[in-house]
Amino acid sequence: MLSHAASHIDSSRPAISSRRASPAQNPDVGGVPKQHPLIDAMHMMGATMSFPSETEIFGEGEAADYAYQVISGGVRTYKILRDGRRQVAGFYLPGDIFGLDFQDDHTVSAEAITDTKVVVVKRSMLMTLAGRDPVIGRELLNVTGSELRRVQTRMLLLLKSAEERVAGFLLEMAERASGGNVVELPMTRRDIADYLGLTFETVSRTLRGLANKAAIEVTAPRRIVLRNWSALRLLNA
Amino acid sequence: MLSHAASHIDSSRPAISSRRASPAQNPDVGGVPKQHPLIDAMHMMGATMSFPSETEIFGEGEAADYAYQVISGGVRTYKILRDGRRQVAGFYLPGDIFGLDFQDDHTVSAEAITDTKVVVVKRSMLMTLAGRDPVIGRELLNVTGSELRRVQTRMLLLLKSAEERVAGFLLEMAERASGGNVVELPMTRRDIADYLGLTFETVSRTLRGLANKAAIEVTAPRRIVLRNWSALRLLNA
DNA sequence: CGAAACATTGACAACTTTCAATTGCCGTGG
DNA sequence: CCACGGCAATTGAAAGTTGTCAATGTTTCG
Repeated sequence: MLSHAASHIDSSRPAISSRRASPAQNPDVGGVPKQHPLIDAMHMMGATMSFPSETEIFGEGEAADYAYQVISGGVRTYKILRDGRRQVAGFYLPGDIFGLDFQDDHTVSAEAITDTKVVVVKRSMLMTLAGRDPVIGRELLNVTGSELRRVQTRMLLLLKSAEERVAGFLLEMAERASGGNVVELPMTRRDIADYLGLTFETVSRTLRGLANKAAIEVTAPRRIVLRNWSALRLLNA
Repeated sequence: MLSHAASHIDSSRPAISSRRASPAQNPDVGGVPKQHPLIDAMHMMGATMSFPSETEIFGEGEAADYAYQVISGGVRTYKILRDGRRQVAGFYLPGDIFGLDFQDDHTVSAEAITDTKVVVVKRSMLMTLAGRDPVIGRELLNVTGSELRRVQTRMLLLLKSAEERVAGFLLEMAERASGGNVVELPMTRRDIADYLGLTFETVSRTLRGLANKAAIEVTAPRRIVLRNWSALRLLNA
């Protein structure tokens, strides 16, 4: 059994609002949801669990027995480096699948950023399913491929200047959360800094810099309005 | 048909010397090679092609119709940024599979670093095979998982200082090429710099610094001997 | 309302890049 | 065989960017 002291298993099965796990741009137009055997299977077989804000979902080095999908809230995965620095490996928003390490042990830790609901399913069961049903296997491959692309994109981001990194981060968040021009950040400046490999002071200064250029507007610390997408994309290229 | 002016299709089918594509630590002990359906399939169905040094294998934005495995030589994938900077996305050594983008178009360009032989196979055929044979599907998933881990490792590297990046790079190359303490670099300082997000001057200075600390020895510009692994690993965190 | 955490801002230090010059390596042709 | 030319690599000095340390302002939440 999972031993998450801070969590509890919900009896209800909330409908998922987004299906980001499959190739991103896939709006369910017309009200009739498309078939997503992998996600359907996860919801069929999995348990829904809740994690309060700032609680651990799994730790680095623990057995990677389960895979997760975010239902609501947000999750960050991270590593603590020997010198004490923290590297955020990724943020996961509703619809995203995480914990799918292809090793026996989790290579990162995972925490709820805010109060979060996830669906949990045995990884071995997913693998068995994938072995039986090529469609599910193919979907798993797609999910992994998406994750790979996302990591590669971020890797390329880390090669660039602070301004370019922050711009890229804002664009990524805007696309993933898709709230139009307004980006609601569920995470702190330090989270962002650890994600981008900067200090939180530099993140703060860079945001101000972008605001001074009229590329963005910081209406509240966690609420940023994108004013000039092309300027941001120029930095992204 | 592939339209690589600079390449030609070989009639011979050279035996592969390494099987890095499968979970890395998998030496074929006992002389009898293990079964690798994915690789076997690639060699069965694929054509062997040669690319002279510094020639393009595919370009960013081209249709991603083919997947490749390096037989001999070396390959780099990269992006050119609008401002002219080049970002090297990855190096591929014999045994490595590349071009497996999970999109319609290649997200990076690929070039032969030195004279290089590769096996080429239709990506759609791999996918069809994977749909029919869960074992191959599983292997594809493993290859992708390995790539994912490698990218994640490099991502962590990019957060660190120049010295730590260069040390990490040397360790990665030493492990992948596994020529004992001697690392033969097929790429230039500029390639390394573009891979690590540094300038070639910094790479050069850092190598000297490591040499001064007796951690390495630069016996020739492209030939580096690792003298003190634990010192390098300490930098690796 | 008040405390704690989060965020911003400034000054200075450290590291990396940029610009410039020099050295070393290697293949070609005399 | 050696000289030359071209590219890669090294090295130095100055400039720029980001990190560090410190102080202050702001939001959130009990």
